[in-house]
Amino acid sequence: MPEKQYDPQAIELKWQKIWEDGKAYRAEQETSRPKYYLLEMLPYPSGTLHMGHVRNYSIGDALARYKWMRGFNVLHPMGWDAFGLPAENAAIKNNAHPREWTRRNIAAMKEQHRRFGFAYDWEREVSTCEPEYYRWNQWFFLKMYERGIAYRKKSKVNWCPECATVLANEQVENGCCWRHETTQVISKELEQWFLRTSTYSDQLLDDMAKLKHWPEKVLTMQRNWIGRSKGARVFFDVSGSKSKVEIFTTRIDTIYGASAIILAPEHPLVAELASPEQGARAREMVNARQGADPGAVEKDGFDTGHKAVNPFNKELVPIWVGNFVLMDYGTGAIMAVPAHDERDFEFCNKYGLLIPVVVKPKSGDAPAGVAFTEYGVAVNSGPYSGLQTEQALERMTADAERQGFGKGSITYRLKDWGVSRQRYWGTPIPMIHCKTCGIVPVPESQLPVVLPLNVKITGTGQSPLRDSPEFLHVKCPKCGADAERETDTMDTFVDSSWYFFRYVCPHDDKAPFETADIAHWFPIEQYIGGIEHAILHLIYSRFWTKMMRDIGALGEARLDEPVERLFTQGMVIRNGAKMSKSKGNVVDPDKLVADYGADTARMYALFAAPPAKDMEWSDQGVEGVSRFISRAYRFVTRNADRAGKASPVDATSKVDRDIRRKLHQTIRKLTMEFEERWHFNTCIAAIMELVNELQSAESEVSPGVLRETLEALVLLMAPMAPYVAQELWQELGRESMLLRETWPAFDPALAADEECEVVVQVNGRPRSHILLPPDSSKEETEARAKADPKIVELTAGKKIVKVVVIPNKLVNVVVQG
RNA sequence: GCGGAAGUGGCGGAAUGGCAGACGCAGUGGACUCAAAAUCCACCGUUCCGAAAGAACGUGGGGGUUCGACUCCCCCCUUCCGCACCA
Repeated sequence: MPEKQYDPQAIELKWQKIWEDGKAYRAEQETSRPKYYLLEMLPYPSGTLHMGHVRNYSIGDALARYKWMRGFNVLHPMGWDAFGLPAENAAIKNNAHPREWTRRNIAAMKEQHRRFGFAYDWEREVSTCEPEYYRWNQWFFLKMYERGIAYRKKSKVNWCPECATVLANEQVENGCCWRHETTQVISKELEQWFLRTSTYSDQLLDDMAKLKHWPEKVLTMQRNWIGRSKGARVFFDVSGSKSKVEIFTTRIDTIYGASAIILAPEHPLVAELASPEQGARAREMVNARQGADPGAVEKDGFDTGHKAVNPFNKELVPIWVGNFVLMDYGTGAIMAVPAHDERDFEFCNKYGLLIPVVVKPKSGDAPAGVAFTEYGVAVNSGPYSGLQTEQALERMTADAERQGFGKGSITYRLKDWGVSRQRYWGTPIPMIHCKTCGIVPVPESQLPVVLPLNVKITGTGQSPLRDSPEFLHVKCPKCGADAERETDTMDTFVDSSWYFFRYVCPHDDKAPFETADIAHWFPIEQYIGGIEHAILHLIYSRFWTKMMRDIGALGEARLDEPVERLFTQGMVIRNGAKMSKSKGNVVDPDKLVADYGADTARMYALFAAPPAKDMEWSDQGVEGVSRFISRAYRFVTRNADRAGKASPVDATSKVDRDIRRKLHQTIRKLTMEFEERWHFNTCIAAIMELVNELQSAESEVSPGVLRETLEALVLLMAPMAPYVAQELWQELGRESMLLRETWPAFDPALAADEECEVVVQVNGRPRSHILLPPDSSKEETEARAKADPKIVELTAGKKIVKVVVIPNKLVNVVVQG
């Protein structure tokens, strides 16, 4: 048969239709095969896929297809993180309704997904902006409210003037909005809904021990984010007042060295103790700190003139206000121990406060002119002098507790999750405000509280839902009087905290999911996504799972953690910068597919770098992959007939044996990579080598070996270039779907080398090669190496000190003189 | 400042203590062609008058362990990422 020219468009559209019509990717819930839940992070439907998505999904899809071929029952779903601000911004800009805008984008992106041939079970598609999904956000919210996990409090919030909404602490970066990197976040006091993530701090921390297959980097980031810190709280009386100041310290052992109490400028006591001028100065400090780079702000403060009593030695210390003390960490007040804390040292040094030394190094002297912050031995600390820091901490905490002026305490950086957003395009919080009954939850039977569609989005201040009378006005479920609905909507991180549970039962209208089905599919064997979600999404998801377990929603599934293995892929870089619209260095996936086909795009995404590393985009690199696929295609099509007529393998010639060995080595290599290392770039390189070698042997290889090799080649290509692989499978006269075929097995005997090329070194420098039968003995190997003429020449007249022999690999002759 | 990852030809990268540079890109020469594209073949780290034979050098820099180090250990430099006054 003459070779055919590779026409990716024709091939890919043909198989896309056949696969979709045949529902090839449907996950069946049955037990005859082991299940494998493979999840990739769901995209925000911005309108088009970007190359970061393509890379993420190409990695996931290769794995999904491999697992399928290994006989797993693969659950591989996809959905849309469809609520959020861009839809509202687009609505203002284009006068399109957020729902229409979002649905259009989803349709467009789904089309891209399909064109790429990603093997998703689209029957399980989840779109978080649809009532059938978000009603369960509301349902969970009610359950949490019942149990006090969801609550309302007045709180200072981070307000982004650009978004005109509240941001979670996690959404503030360097004092600016995470979306608007140059917009300073301001502080505002509002009634807000919160979820008690903080009560899960310890569990979130401790259960990390179960996340054995998560990247250490992610766990470290989460650990730092939770920020568990063990210390003590101590009360200082304010001299001449009934008030007390509570401070938090991790170094109560240094309390004899406290030379001041320093309050955060927002501290309530400031209003009580400070003069009006001082109060104004404190407010200035708060404003000045807003949005400033913490490292760059000079320490600033003032003495209130009041004194506090150190409960340990009854000494009076001045009470200061300092701009470097944080109100929302610990108690908002500290004891300054300048001799043993760098920040306190800087502050006290500036203002000429005392710097008493109360800890000495265990040996030697503390360096002069800086704070000695390490553990050592207590000095000048009354009855505790002479104690090692570890014991002093313990004893002084116990004593403070016994005498009632302090106690051991653990402080976390992690705060409760503020979920209120003054926004339209999100899940309505299912609560009602009644003048007589107060806050009343919407009865479960009335869910979902549907987001009204006829709302004008103006982008000004308050929640657009307040402008929808039909939505706003409601009868109180308790007393029947006129009442108002809550108009805040939920943070969209709520949606993504549990979407992967919904995939299991996407159309269930009785419950968020059936617990038996959760028990069947969970945990997720593999989750793949970007490192940028290491903290927020992945902590919230972990919290949500524990919360669902605790409210009984998981039933017999009783999960502590949803995700067994996490993989974070690198970014896509072009011209030295992350691909992004603002940098103007994006590659349009549609154009790529139109020019080269989906297989080339997918394969290049895997070929350019190992998945965990950033990958550099190169248009010429794409060309190279395209050339390879085309070459392989032509090779198989022009040899299909010859291979097709072949009888079983009749490998006798050296060429045949060489080809078979290369084939089985390639299968071994790819199997190892898919199972363990995921360096798909080297898989593709290995396939290229196989094709290169096959092509060199084209005229000599026997039909039987040719057939075996071509069939295996096509199977090996299937996870990474599924369309062309399927087409070539058909060219080889096979009708089955590759997804249902079995991944080829390698024969170790066939993969073994016939001869080993052993390197012979003299003093560690390679000088010669010898060919030996595999597994030759050490003695034999050494003798042959020493007999090599080159080695004889180089070692002549010298003393052989040592000979290192690594069978099948290497001999190193060490000589002297 | 703290934590993490990384640094290998002109470029992307390969090599899990054993021949550094697989595979691809770019480049050079050749075949095919009227010509070009495509394709195929060959060459392709640097230096040594240097094509071949041969040799030296070479994985950010310096030291160490080892018969042998891109790989392990120590120190330093650079880049990127995360956190950042967390008491």
